[in-house]
Amino acid sequence: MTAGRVAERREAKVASIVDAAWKLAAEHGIAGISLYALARAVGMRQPSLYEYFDSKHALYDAMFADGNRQLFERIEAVSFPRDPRAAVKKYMRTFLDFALEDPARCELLFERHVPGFTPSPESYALAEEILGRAGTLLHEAGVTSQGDIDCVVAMVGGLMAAQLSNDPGGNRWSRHLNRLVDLYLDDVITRSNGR
Amino acid sequence: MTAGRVAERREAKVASIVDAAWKLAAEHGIAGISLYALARAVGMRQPSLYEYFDSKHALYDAMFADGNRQLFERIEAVSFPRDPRAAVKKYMRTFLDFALEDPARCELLFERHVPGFTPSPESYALAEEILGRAGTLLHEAGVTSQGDIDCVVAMVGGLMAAQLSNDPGGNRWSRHLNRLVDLYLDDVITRSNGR
DNA sequence: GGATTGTACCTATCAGCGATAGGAAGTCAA
DNA sequence: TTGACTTCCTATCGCTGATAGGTACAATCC
Repeated sequence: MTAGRVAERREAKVASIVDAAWKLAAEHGIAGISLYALARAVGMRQPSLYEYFDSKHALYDAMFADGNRQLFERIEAVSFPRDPRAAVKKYMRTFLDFALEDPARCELLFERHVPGFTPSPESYALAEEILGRAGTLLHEAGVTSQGDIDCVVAMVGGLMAAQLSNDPGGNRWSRHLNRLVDLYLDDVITRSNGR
Repeated sequence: MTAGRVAERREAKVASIVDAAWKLAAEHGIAGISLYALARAVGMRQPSLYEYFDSKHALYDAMFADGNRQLFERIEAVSFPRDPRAAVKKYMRTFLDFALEDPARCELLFERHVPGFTPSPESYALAEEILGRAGTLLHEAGVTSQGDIDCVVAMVGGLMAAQLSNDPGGNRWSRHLNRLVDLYLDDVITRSNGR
């Protein structure tokens, strides 16, 4: 099953378009990407983009998958401590740092800033994989109930959203991450001992 | 300073347009409002709307102010317990219920789902008033540092966002509100006793 | 190696959007 | 009654995403 020169060239072109789209998104916001400007950025006319993406939403879907792949690779490159609680903290910190370093990417991946966009099941699978790893680490740290996992997810997401809307580039909210995780994990343990 | 029949009629018209806009927003999402459809809904042609709003963003600004006024009135109608902690919980519950009962309104007021929109200072003042009351109640409950107030705000916002994106209409996240508030307030007290 | 098929791009054009220009009625006040 | 203001209209603009149809080039097949 050789890739073929055609498919290879095509994939490279798709990747270069997605890269250019990220740059435009950083400049004008994720919803501010214009297909005209994007095409010009990669040396094309606007209709030629439809050779690579069936619609603008398909482009967003490719960016969604690409962003999650970036996060996945970032996580893969991190070595997590043995201690489950420390591992949870490092995982969440990795996630939060990644989310905060590119607002436009964050808007697409974790907030829902593109009006009609919903990721395709294939693209969403990677996101679920990443969320699943968080669940596994939390499980090892003693957080076994779905409700508790939900709470941690909501807390981290809340820190991310507040940080990004109210103090982008700063750490007014993100600095509380470790303490909040500790607080919640302690409570889970207390509750499990109590019964 | 009589209102004048003209100004009165005008205000009524503005209000009816904003009401129609909320209905369209509930149907097509906050970003899915079309000025053409909105004008038709109030028996006008699209350019006539510009008699009442200088731009679409001005309409969103009026809706933002209107939504915050709705929340303010909702809060005003609630009688809060003497006990500071119970008051905080009821305040947050009132807020969360309000936010979750209309996703489109929530998108405009608390998430940032309208690409280029930022509320005007005048409209934002009401939102700050509402946030300020939360701060006051938290203060009375022993939460005095800005960092701790930030954390509670982030947690409630996190629950809201997670609830709305992953289980709209349900209570998978919102049911944890009281417990999370208790958990955090207990921790604040513990910390203040420790030093 | 020439014919055939598919790839990759183009120009021209469409319908939808928010926004503006300019004009025609209707309403109000001197 | 007259003049100014209010309210709405039609026509049109520029921009957006999307489609139609055509052309040059590359890859593949006989």
